[in-house]
Amino acid sequence: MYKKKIPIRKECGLHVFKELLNGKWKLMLIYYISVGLKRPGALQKKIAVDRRVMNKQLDELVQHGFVEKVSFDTKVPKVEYQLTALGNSLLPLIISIEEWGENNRAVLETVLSEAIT
Amino acid sequence: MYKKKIPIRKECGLHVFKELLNGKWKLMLIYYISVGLKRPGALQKKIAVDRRVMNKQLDELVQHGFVEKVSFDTKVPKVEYQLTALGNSLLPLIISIEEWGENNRAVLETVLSEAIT
DNA sequence: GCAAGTACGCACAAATTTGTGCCTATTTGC
DNA sequence: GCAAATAGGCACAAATTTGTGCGTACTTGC
Repeated sequence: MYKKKIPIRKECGLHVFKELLNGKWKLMLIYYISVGLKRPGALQKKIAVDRRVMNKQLDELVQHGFVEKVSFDTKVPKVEYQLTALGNSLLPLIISIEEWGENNRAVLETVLSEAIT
Repeated sequence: MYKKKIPIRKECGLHVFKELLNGKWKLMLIYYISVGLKRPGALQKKIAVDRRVMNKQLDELVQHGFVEKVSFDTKVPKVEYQLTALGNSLLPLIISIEEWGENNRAVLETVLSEAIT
């Protein structure tokens, strides 16, 4: 993993959150795992991103204690992910964010289109 | 501003939120403005980051409609920021995130220290 | 006059995150 | 045998974000 050169800010909850959950797909992954998409294959179909990118995000979520990875040693290898208590504690937040986004979708999409950024 | 090469995902509220508020200092800026730190100087003392970095984040917040910038054309130039309705609509979310971070600070700090990331 | 405070800005460097090229191995189903 | 699905990996390229070097201009207070 990438070794940070700039010290991590921990002084407020916002930073702590951001530091751990900044990944482009992390919140989505947690959400989809929570609704029952436990298999890598299923998750990948949902979020439509390269397998290795998704894996990296999942690995970090595991390392950071939001998700557990269960490997079944069957003939055809099989993996399942499930949320830890910490991961579950994020769900209300994720849902709030998602709702905020949907409630303001009209305005926000306009902004996104206009912005040069 | 930076012209994106990878298309922006808008399909879910999480992405929309992330796209606009991903900046390292954005949520903090919105929060501090909401509690009355309207002047750039005051904000800068709080978040302790280079002026130009902060300005860039503020400019984007203005462009995206979360914050309004008011310039007073006095002899000594003066600037004040204030939240728009859209910016205000984020406050509950920001507070929830902040609380989540603080509530789980013990665990999360451990994770942050251990993680090589 | 001059330090300190206000504010603004370009261009570039550095850090960080995200994505891709190319490889390995096993089993199931045709 | 061979395609497709399972899962894993290294090394690097590309994209994106964050931070810095250096410069401008004005006003107030000593």
